[in-house]
Amino acid sequence: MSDLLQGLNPAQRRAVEAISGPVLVLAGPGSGKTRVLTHRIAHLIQTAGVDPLNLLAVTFTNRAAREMRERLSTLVGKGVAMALTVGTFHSLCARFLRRDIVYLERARDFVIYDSDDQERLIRRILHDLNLDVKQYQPRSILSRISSAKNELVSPTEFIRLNRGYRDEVVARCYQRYQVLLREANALDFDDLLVETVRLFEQHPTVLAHYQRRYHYMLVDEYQDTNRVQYVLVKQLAAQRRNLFVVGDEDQSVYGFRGADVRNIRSFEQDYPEAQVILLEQNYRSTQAILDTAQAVISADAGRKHGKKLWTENSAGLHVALYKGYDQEAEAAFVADEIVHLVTSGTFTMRDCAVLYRTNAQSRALEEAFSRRGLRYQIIGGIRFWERKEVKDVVAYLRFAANPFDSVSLTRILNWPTRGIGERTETELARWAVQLGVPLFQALKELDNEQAAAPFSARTITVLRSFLRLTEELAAACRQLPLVQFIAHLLERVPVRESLVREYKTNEADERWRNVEELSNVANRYSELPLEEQLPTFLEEVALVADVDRLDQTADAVTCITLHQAKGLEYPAVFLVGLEDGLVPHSRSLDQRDQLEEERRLLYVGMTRAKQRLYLCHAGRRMSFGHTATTTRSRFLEDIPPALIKPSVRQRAVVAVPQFGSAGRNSGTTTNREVARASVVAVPPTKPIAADTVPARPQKPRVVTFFAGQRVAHTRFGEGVVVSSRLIDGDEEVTVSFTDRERRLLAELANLVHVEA
DNA sequence: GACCAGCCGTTTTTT
DNA sequence: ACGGCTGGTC
Repeated sequence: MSDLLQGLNPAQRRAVEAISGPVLVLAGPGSGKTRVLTHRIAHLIQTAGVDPLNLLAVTFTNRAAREMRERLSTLVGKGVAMALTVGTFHSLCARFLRRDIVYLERARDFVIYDSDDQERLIRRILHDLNLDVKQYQPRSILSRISSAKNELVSPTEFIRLNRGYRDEVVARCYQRYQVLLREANALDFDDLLVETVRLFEQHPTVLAHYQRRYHYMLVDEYQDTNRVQYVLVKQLAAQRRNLFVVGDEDQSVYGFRGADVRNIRSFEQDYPEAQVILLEQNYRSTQAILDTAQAVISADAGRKHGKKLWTENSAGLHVALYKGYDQEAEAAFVADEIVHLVTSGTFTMRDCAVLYRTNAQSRALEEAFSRRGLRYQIIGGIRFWERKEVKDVVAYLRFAANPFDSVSLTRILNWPTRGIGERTETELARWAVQLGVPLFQALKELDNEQAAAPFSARTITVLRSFLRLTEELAAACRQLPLVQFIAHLLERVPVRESLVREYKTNEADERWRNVEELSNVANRYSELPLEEQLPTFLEEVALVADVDRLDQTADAVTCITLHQAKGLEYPAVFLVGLEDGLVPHSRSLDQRDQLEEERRLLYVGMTRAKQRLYLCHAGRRMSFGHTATTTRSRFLEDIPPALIKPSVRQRAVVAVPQFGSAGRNSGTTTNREVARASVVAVPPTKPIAADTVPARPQKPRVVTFFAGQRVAHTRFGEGVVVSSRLIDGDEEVTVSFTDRERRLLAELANLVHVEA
């Protein structure tokens, strides 16, 4: 049992051994926190004699949950590891709700709506409310609804809080949205958490059951919890207070989805008896990488208590800085450098990762890699489950499992096309509203001869035959194992024919392969009892993240967003697109908190690297079909030049060695490409003393904008100043633009006074 | 209802 | 630059 503590430093040991009570572990990147979490669980089981059934662990991704289970299997045995409850907040809540939801009719078979389903629902609502979809973008309404839910604000409360006409529209949508979700027996992502909190609030016996069951609760990446998750943790840990949270405020990068660093910052107030453990030793990166990352994060103005990371690792090579002529040169550099790293025998392809801010950036890389025959895997982008053909087939499965699911019903109503057009769909929807029943119920009324269905005889025939099909499928899905049911479905519904009709041969083939892949995934559920196969499958479809599908054993370069890279590590890391507008992203430029989050994102990216780190940017970049010159990321200016070394590696001029056969164009490098190669070494823009971070310029102490002034912003156009105030020496101006009010930082937003 | 041409928005990040 | 959508026509 003592081998669990072997090789741990004193701080890690204290974290592992802390038996009871609240514990806050502030852990820097590469400090072995995953190891600490796993070993602590093993320690609780083996040394403290805690039954694994009494342990609840919350991870950030399902992949992390799976890895924790695997590590635990080797430490304490597979059976024990399987007994542990571990998962993401979302999957755990889904599980709790399936078991215990007691106040919603039919609730146990609820489906989970993803963002695409949510958007369809909002569109329908806007349509019903006679509102223009262009003017009120469904995405923006959904994001308002989502933040309301994350703050546990109900539609009723939202209406009470409402400010201005726009929020009134959101409020009406929110209210109707919830009604329709319940009618469809569906929960969206946020509902999974919100409904669990409500379940616990309204049914103390249910909460008490979980409080009794889970003696110890552990939460990873606590800095990324939002309000609902915070409340949930509080509820579950209220009795025994054996709450162990691990996090790092420097790695908080999910503010946009409601994550609130205050949760981790106020842990000691919430649990005054808490033990606080700092893990500052880094085991992952070389000194050079760590120093460079520290230079970037130290300049974060909003940091509460900065950790002083240190490492016993060797100094390693300088962090490399590369400037490409454009994004293609940048991608070419990355590809050639990877070829170099691999051929020189230092690294394998699976050791290399390319990290970027937006998924769209993966395209240039993809081209550069496939041209050289480099194997790569791109995580994210167009997700498997979001492909239209996959979603369409899944819609049949969801509808068979839950006929109240109106979104799925409208999705399959005329797919494959069967002569039910938009006209008929609108009529059907209107009729359902008139009868006050879900869509499916209205459809069923067609069998009732007395009902005055507002359709032509021909339409009624078509609808009835669709109704027969769905009834038949609903019956079959209860009798057949999932894989057989899918086969049956594909027999009854001419999916392949439809794909062939809709797309060109190649594309139709590829889409059909995706549909077949669906059956392969379904096969994983064959072991489960028949009635659990379909629901479990559908839940995975909704909750499994892209990064969960990452294959770390594949001999291929990984291309991934900075966000998804959190928690991962690679011997060689390339950060691309380090330009103002990407990192920090242009949407984050105007607000201090968002800007700081971008800085932390860069920090997260840099600290993924174990041995080699490349910081890349391009002098010109094409976006939206236009090429524009760029400025390198302002965050790079915070790195003392002595720490980074411009990389001047020339592109391979001779034949490039071939690596397997990824992509279509795996082949030779042409002369044209070599001619285009352009390597520019960038001198540091301003001299900075090597060992100090530059002092920030003195902030203004007075406001320079006043209510009523007309101002112009490069992106938002003209607006009127509502108010202006100083926050920490920053002037925050609230401006009413034509679309909405925005809070901007005067220093950053580049506001220009305009004559009235 | 199917088909085609031109148009428009896309790119923040995700469970 | 590209794919998806709209609105026109058959």
